[in-house]
Amino acid sequence: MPALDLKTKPRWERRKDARPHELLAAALDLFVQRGYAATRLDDVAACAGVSKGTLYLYFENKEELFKAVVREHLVSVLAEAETYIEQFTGTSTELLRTFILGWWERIGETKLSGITKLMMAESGNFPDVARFYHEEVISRSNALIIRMLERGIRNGEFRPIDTAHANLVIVAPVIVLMMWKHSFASCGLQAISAPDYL
Amino acid sequence: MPALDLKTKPRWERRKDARPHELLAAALDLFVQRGYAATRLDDVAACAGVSKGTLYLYFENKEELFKAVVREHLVSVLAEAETYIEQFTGTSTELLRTFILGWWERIGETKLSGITKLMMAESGNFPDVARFYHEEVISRSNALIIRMLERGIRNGEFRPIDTAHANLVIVAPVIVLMMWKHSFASCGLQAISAPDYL
DNA sequence: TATATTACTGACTCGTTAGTTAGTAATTTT
DNA sequence: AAAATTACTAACTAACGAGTCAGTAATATA
Repeated sequence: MPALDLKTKPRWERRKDARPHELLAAALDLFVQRGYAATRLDDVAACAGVSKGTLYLYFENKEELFKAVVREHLVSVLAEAETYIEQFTGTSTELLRTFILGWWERIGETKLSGITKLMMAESGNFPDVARFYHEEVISRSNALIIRMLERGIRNGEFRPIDTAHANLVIVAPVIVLMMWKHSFASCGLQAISAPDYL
Repeated sequence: MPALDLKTKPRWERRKDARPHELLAAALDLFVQRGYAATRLDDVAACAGVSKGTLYLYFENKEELFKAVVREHLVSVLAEAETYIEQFTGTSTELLRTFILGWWERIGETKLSGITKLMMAESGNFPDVARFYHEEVISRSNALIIRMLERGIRNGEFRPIDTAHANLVIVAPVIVLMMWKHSFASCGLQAISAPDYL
């Protein structure tokens, strides 16, 4: 015969402000771990300690949840980089180097690189998500790099090369490193020393 | 009032021998195009011009269908390579070069490279398939390369290096090329000249 | 303490797809 | 030409997951 217990915690709490962040953190983990299609929203909710209904209070649908993850974790880093580049006063060579290393530090070697892998793996099946990602992440980071290259060319530091191609050459090894991390590295093979390589 | 028409083709034909190959070809196309999870068996069947029921006459389930695709298209190439290496009489350097170029020609630049990409993308979600692929493809091709390296070391052509590491160094660029093909190349960027690169 | 508000739940619908099977029509055998 | 065989179909079940919503319990307000 259960007495009513006034001291135990309530079955749930109202935490309107904290929920979105907790849901986004859970979503990031699961998207990285399982990919976009294979991530169940029930699991995301459970992982954030709420029910699926609550998830839908804060995010319209799966696609918007994913976009929010990308905005919270990738676009914000890009925005930060934009202001950093704007106010940088050293040489363009130095700028480019710190940019690349900063990229690796904040994205490459964190779980965020899993989002890149996810997009490479599944973009073909989700054209809307792919378009969003291309506009919000890929083309913006390309624009950043090209702007840095142009800066270097303008002040005579770099030769006047084709910036679009040079961009690709710069980006490729970073992407390769990220893919490596999420395929072979997870099979127990030795990791590549990232800073050395870059 | 439809007269019965004795001249039109029958609604379907019995073609016991041809079905498996046609189904495997359809399955390869769709697996490469959409990935493992997103490929529907109804579509595979339709693409091969039969109903899903027929597919199940020839393959036990989705996983066995996929394994059959891998066996038919990848394992067979490996087996061919094994006998080629066995009876090769030239230098080990030459052997290694023709092996790598042959690999690119028969797998890398064909749609078979899509299977590699698929496995990198989805192996985490399908451990049984991953194990099969590792045993039947990855470890066998590793063994092949290591055998070639040992041959070269034995007859003094190569320095006595760590063959497992050397193997990775050899394999990495090929895999990178394949990934490139299935990600950026499909976004309309310029392809890398494969033979040059290798 | 009583009443109003709303963050949250959990059971629901609906669409989708792997896998099954009763039945049908093409072919072979007699 | 009739009977027997079997390759094939199509409609089915079962399970799963995205998205919905009527109801509930935690909190704010009076």
